[in-house]
Amino acid sequence: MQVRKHTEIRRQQIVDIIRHIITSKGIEYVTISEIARRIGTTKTAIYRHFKSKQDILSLLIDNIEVTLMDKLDKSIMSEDPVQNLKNILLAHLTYARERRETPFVIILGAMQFSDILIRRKISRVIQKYLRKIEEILSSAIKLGLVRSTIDPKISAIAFLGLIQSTVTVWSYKNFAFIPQKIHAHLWNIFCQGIVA
Amino acid sequence: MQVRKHTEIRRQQIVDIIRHIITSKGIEYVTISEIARRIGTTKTAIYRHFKSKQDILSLLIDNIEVTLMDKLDKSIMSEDPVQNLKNILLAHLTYARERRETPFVIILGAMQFSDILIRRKISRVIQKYLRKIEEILSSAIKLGLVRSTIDPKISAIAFLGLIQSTVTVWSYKNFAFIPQKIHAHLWNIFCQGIVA
DNA sequence: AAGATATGTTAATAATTGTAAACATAATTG
DNA sequence: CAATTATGTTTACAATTATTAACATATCTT
Repeated sequence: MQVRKHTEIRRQQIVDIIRHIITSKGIEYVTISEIARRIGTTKTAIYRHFKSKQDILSLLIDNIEVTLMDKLDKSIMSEDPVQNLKNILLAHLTYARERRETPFVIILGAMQFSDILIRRKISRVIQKYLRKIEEILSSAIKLGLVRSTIDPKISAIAFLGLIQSTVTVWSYKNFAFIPQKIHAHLWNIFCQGIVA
Repeated sequence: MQVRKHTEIRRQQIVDIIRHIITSKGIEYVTISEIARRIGTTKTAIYRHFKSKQDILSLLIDNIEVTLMDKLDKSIMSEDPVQNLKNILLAHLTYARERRETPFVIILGAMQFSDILIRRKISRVIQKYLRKIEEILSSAIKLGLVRSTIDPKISAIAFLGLIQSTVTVWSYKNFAFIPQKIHAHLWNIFCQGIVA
C-alpha cells in the first residue's frame, strides 16, 4: 500500500507537518518517527527526501523566512510607513489567531537551542525581519512622522517584542483570548512611543 | 570517593546546574546524565533527591519564580511607580548582561513545551509577573502619571515584550551587545507610549 | 560506640532516538 | 514494452533516554 509522492511534495509536506507538531505539541516532539507517523509513512522513507534531521530543520527555517517576508510585503501597501507598521502588527496577531499559520516567534523561540548551523539560520531570519522594520521606521523619520530621537534599530526590537510577548501569553493561555482584539491597545502604546 | 551532601544542598545544586545548562547549551541538553556529570555524581544519585525529572523541572520553576519576584521587589524602591517600572526594566537587562542569572524569559521560553503540569506552573509565574506590572501601572494611572486610556493588562504584556525581544535578539547575537545600553532607548519608547 | 537513616554506586531495564543497508515496487523515461 | 530511476518497506543498529533494584558506606541520632 505505498502511495508514492514526488520528493518536492513530500519535502513540503514534511515541513508543514513539523510546523504543526511544534505548535500543537512542541519541538521536542519533532522526531523522525512522529513525522513519519503523521504523514503516514515509515521513518526510513523520510530519508529518501532529506539526508538528515538537520537538513529538514534547515528547510523549515527557509520556509518560515519565505512566509514571514511574504506576510511583511503584503502588509506594506500604504504610502504611510506608520500605517504599514500598524498593518504588520495586525497581520501577525490575526494570523496568530486563525492559527492557520504558526506564529514565527513560536517556532523561532522553540528552535532557539538547536545546533549552531540552525541557530545561524534563525539569526539571519531575525536580522532580516528587524532590518525591514528598521527601514520602515527610518523612512517614517525622514517623513517627519516619527521622532528623530528614536533609534530605529532598537525600536524594531521593541516592535518585535509586542508580537513576541503577546503570542507567548496567548500560547500559555492556551489560545483562549483573541490577540487581534488587543491590537489597538498595543499599537497605541507603540505609536505614542515613537510618533513626532 | 563519595562526597555526600545534604539533600537540600543537592537539590539547589541540581537546579542551579540546570539553569546553567539551559543558558549555555539549551533545554534539550538538560538530561539526567548531563546533570550528574556536571555536579560530579552518577545518574542514579539524582534520584535520591528527586523522584523524577518532572519533579526537578518543577522545583526549577519555583526557583525561577522566587528569584524573579525577588528581583521585582528589589527594583521597587521609589515612590514613583513609573520610576519603578524603569528600574525593573533596567534590572532585567543588567542581569541579562552579567549573565550570572539566566534571564527568566529564556528559561520560560525554552520550557514552553514541556508537559501540561510544567506548562501550568510556568503560566502561573507569567501571570504573577504580569499582575505585578499591571498593579504598578494601575497605581501610576491613579496618580495621573500615566494616561487613563491605556489598558494596564495589555501594557504589562507590552512591557514584558521589551525584555523578551531584547533578550532573544541578544541571545541570537551570542550575547555580543550590551542590552543595558539600549535600556534608555527602550524605556523612552515605552514611557512615551504610556505617560500622560 | 551502636543502630538507624540518608546518600552514593554499580548494573540493568525498556523505550526511543537518528540513521543505514538490503530489498521491493511504483513511476518515468527511452 | 524494457530499462532506469525514484520512492517506500523491513530489518537492524548503536547511542541515549529516564528510571529501578541491590548493594555499600557515610553521616546522624541516641
